[in-house]
Amino acid sequence: MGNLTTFLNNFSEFTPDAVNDLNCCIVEESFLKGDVLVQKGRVCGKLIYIKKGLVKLSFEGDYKEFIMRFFSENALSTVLDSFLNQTPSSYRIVAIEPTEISYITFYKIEELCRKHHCVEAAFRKFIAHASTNMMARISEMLEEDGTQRYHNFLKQNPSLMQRISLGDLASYLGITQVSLSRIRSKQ
Amino acid sequence: MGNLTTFLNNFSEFTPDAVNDLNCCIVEESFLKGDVLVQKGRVCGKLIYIKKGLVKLSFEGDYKEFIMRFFSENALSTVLDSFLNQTPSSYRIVAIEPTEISYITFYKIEELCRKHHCVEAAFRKFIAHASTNMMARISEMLEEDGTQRYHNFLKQNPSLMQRISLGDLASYLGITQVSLSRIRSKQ
DNA sequence: AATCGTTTTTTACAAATGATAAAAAATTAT
DNA sequence: ATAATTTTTTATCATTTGTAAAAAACGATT
Repeated sequence: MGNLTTFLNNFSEFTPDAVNDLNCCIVEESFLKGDVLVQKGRVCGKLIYIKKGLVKLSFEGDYKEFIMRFFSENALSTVLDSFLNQTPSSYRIVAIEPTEISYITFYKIEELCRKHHCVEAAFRKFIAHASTNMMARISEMLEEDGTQRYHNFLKQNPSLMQRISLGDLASYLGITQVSLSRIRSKQ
Repeated sequence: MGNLTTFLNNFSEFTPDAVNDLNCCIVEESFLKGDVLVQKGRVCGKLIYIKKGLVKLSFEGDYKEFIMRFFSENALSTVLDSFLNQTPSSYRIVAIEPTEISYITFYKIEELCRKHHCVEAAFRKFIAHASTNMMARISEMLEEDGTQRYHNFLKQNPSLMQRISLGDLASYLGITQVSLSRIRSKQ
């Protein structure tokens, strides 16, 4: 099982000092399926490393939920805009499996960024990485239809397929459950 | 007509020293309609302030172009992931009107971020702002259909409507030209 | 093993969207 | 001013997608 420090360390080589300081700031927490890690309307003050389990970043539409992204083992999850701006989140993060996380707060990260250049570099790479993901998601939504997006997801996240419900996957893909069931039945 | 420095200054109050240093780094450039500001495959090394004109951030699909976002007067434009990672861009920036810009390079920004805390704060707010925009775009693509997205765009960018061609707007909205023409004719 | 509740799949129908072609309008160049 | 090009509109048809409701499959609990 990985941890937050080694995950960030992959972005930028840490000094032993930085590793130490980081490890001291990390808090562990566990959630049951359905638990809310970050509430809508609250500032997302945490950078969340998923040790075990699966969560969704989502928001409530008029009648149904829409899912921005899933985060599973060994991923860093946060409501990026709320975290960076320290403003109330329009989105929420919900566990869809029993989930174990470790997190560090925005303020601790800021502190360590000021103290250790290597932490700042890693944090910036994380943001850059998240930007790449968001741009890729936008372009995929523009360029590809539901069927293609489904197959992309299948290729890129084969192991998640058995863990995500039809409804949640359809909500992520931006299509209806019925549509997704039709896509699946066509091979 | 605004400029890059005063634009960034809105994000975080600059010291006179920082204003000076920034102004020294700024380069001016002009483009004709159709000119490419940032090429696909090249690293986007510039943070581009649009003084006058209109550009599109786009990419080439198999048969047609898809538009991620428009940037007009008084906007900061860049290929965010390429800029932050300093990796080749999958996207390009093209002028769709005669356009005047001022820009600062990635390296100069980095230098000034190290030197002036206020510049670093402004730059971070810019990134946070861009994140908000990208998340909003993803959620809009999930939640709303072409008709609703058209009306949102109309409300948020009334002045751009006469300046963007039907094809470009359709490409941004993720629908066909014909569909957009139908939407327009329905009131 | 039987039941309840949930999730997934299927079906039928209606509405929206895309593809294509062609005409009309607007813009640009000569 | 005219021709050439581009952009926008209109129409038709095929396909896709959504809605609603029912059926089937799956899991948890008793």
